[in-house]
Amino acid sequence: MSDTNTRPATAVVLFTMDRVLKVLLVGGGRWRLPFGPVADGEGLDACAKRILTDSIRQSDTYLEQLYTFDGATLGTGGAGIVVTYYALAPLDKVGIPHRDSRWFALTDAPLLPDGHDRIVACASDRLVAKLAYTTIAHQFLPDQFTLAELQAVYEAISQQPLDKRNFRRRLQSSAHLVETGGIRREGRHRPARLYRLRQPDQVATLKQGTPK
Amino acid sequence: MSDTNTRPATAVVLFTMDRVLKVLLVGGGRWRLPFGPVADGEGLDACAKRILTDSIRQSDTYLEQLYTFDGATLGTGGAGIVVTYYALAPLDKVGIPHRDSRWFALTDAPLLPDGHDRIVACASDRLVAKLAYTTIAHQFLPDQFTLAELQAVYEAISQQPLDKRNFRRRLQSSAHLVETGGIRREGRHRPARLYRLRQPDQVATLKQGTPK
DNA sequence: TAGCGTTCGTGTATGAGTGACACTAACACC
DNA sequence: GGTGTTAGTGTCACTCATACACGAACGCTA
Repeated sequence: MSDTNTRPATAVVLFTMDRVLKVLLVGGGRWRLPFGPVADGEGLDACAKRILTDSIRQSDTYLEQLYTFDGATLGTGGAGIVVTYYALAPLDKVGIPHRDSRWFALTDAPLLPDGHDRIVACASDRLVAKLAYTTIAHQFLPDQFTLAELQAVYEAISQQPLDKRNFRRRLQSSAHLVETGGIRREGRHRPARLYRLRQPDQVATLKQGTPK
Repeated sequence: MSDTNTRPATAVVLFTMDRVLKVLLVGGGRWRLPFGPVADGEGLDACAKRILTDSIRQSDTYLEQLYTFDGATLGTGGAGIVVTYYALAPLDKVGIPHRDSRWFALTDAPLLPDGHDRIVACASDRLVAKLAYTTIAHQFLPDQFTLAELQAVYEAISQQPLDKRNFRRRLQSSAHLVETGGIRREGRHRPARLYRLRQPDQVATLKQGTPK
């Protein structure tokens, strides 16, 4: 008989952006989220970070707590609680996944056991929501990026095409972007200007018009 | 030496609206949030509900998970994790608090131990944020209400005065309100029309214009 | 019953922001 | 120098947000 004294665990939904949104799954054959019990004396955030480095080499990613589930909700039959996190990393940072882990496009990930499907859906919803009022999209890009790259991230997450001129106008008037002065040549066409975040180390909340 | 095997607990921030936003604290003298360990085989939501009914008679309130803290973050010295919730109830529903619990205006609540201050602040932030894009404010009102009452709730939570006409226009065009046809006489002045939510049993999310 | 005090309920004009839309600029390559 | 490809730019129409003032409906009282 399982009781709530079971050691709590954390699960991490790690997203990256490779043309489309992808999620990291582990466990070859029986795919699931990176997952593990919290160690003695370990903080929750620290645990999530540890689990992350166990799957990819990089741990310096955006990491945020998502939701806490009990066994009954996840359908695992009443075992201990699971504190879930989601993490975002640019593709060039995550490198090659460890051992038996793999990237799956969100749209064609396999069915996951133990309610992990639900956790992924929850993380995906959060990501879409935060896209609209924070600078979270930049977590998928390197320090310097072009506006076309940024727009591609927005389009991939929101799953809808955006108007180029309106997108640029909105972002440029948000005061979060700074032109670096650098340009990127790529292919035989006009080079793109490079931008960076004014405050690269934080996910800023955009002032959303409080209706009066 | 405490380890993470310590039984998880839940804490609940219960708000009500009595002219101003108030929060329920327990423990006379050494005030803190309603709080307790999760029982064997008990779900997290169920635990939060149980803790709520232990402080007030009513358990049929809006209840939502807030965040999960570890002991180190709360400053309790590394004991088990705390899954926090917040709850909202109209004043006429909560009745007289049990035993040694009391309502405190959010602005003059005492200092709370064990990081409970932080939990209250977190809940308050969430509440303010959700005010803008959900129908959460209605959880503080009875089924039928006047627009003036609703406006008072919005003003109390957002802590800023709202223009009466703009407020009414916005709410009435949101398609969430239905005029009941009833009126309320109160004092020697023109009676107010009564409204109710179109879907009273759910907190609806308002479509927030996704910028394109 | 006429007047007063109080809250309820309503419209408009102005400015800001959003959405739709098409062409020139700059480069690499041939 | 011509071609192919992506980068970068402006305007107009419309919707939405904001600011703002007065008549309506009632209870009370003189």
